[in-house]
Formats: sequence, structure tokens, C-alpha cells
Amino acid sequence: MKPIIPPQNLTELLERAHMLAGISLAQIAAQRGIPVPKDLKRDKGWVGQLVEMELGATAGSKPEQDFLHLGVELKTIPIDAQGKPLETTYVCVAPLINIEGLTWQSSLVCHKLQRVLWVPVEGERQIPVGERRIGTPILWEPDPQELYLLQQDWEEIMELIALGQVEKLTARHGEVLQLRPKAANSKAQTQSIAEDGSLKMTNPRGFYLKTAFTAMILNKVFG
DNA sequence: GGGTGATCATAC
DNA sequence: GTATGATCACCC
Repeated sequence: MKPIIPPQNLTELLERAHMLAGISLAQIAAQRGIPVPKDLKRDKGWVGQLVEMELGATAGSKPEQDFLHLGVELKTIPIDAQGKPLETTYVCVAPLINIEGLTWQSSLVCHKLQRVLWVPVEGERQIPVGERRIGTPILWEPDPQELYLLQQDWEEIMELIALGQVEKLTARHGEVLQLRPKAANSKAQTQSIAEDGSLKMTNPRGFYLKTAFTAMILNKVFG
């Protein structure tokens, strides 16, 4: 088994990612001596962590980019036979308190999305997990219009959070970026801002990219 | 069928 | 609880 060392530079990372194109998840898992789950119901992060490992991402639970030294965030994305995303893409947890002075440019969303290596993976449930193949990787940096859309949504959502309206926010807010629950379950609680400016408890939220947005990103290369 | 809200595993 | 990795599954 070859040791997995973090890629030294961007070129090396891209080379590794391109070598995975067309490979099945079972092939990679076998190399690593990792069992393939029968489905992802209880292994929702399995594909992502397998690819992370294979590409030499720094393991850990830090709120940082996967390849900090390269300024790259890694995202696997499940796609259907047409190459369309099957799921929204989780970005990061949403800050609900101590957000005075927080700007788009200083936000975690902005930082993480500065440069993303998208690794498409067949994700239709009818395909056995092990038989699902990895697709062509896409290194993406948001263009001015994409940045504009992201910033608009982020500012609208954060404004409502700051005003104590987090409970009124739904996944329907935002054109490309949405806020949704991100927790062990609906009973999980964290601090948030109340309408009178004091603190209250609410279900933790996370930022997600909507599928129409990620579909556009993938299509820029596909077509 | 698609999208929103809910949930799963794991490390610390 | 918070953070990582996300997909599940129910309701419209």
C-alpha cells in the first residue's frame, strides 16, 4: 500500500485527482483495505472521506480548507447519469452569534469557496456503492457573477440572523446559497440571537449550495 | 419527483 | 456541542 502524502503543489493534486477518473469506489477501497458499505444510510460521509484519503488531504476536523497549503477545498459531489448533482453541497456551519462586524470577505463561506476541487461521483442509489465511479475532477474558482450571487445570499441570510430572525429562515431563502439544519437531529441546540438582541437557543444551521448552482459549475466543463 | 428539513458516523 | 464528511426520507 503506497503511503498517502499530501500533494506538494496544485499540479500534483490535480494529477492525482485525474488519475481517479473512471475508477470505481470498490477499487480504491480495496487498495486501502477499507470495507465498502452496502449503502450510505449510516455512512453518509464515506465517499468523501475515501477520496480525501486517496488524495492525501489532511485529516482532521478543522474549519479550514482541506489543502490549506494549496488553498483548495475538496468536495465530492454525487451526480446522476446526466452529470447533474443529486444533492446540495454542504459548505460550513453558520455562525449565529458574535457576528457583529462579520463581512462576506471575512466569512468562512467566502474563504472555503475561493477554490474548490470538485470530484463528481456516480450517486444514484440503484448503483451499488462499490460500483460507483469517480468522474473528471473540476478545479473551480468562482467568477465575478458567482461571487456576487453568493455574497448577496450570504448577506441576506446573515442580516436576518443578526436581527434575531433565524427561526424565520428556511431553505427557500437565497438563490444559490441556502441555510438548513446541520446537527445530529432536530433536538440539538446552540445559541443564537433573539429578536431583542439577547441570546436564545435554536437548532444549529449550515450553509449549503443549491443543486442548480453546482450544476452550472459542473456544466462549465461538461459542455 | 424534487427540495426541505432531518439525520448518521466520528473525533475531540 | 462543534466540527468534519455528507445523504436520507418525508412532504408537498
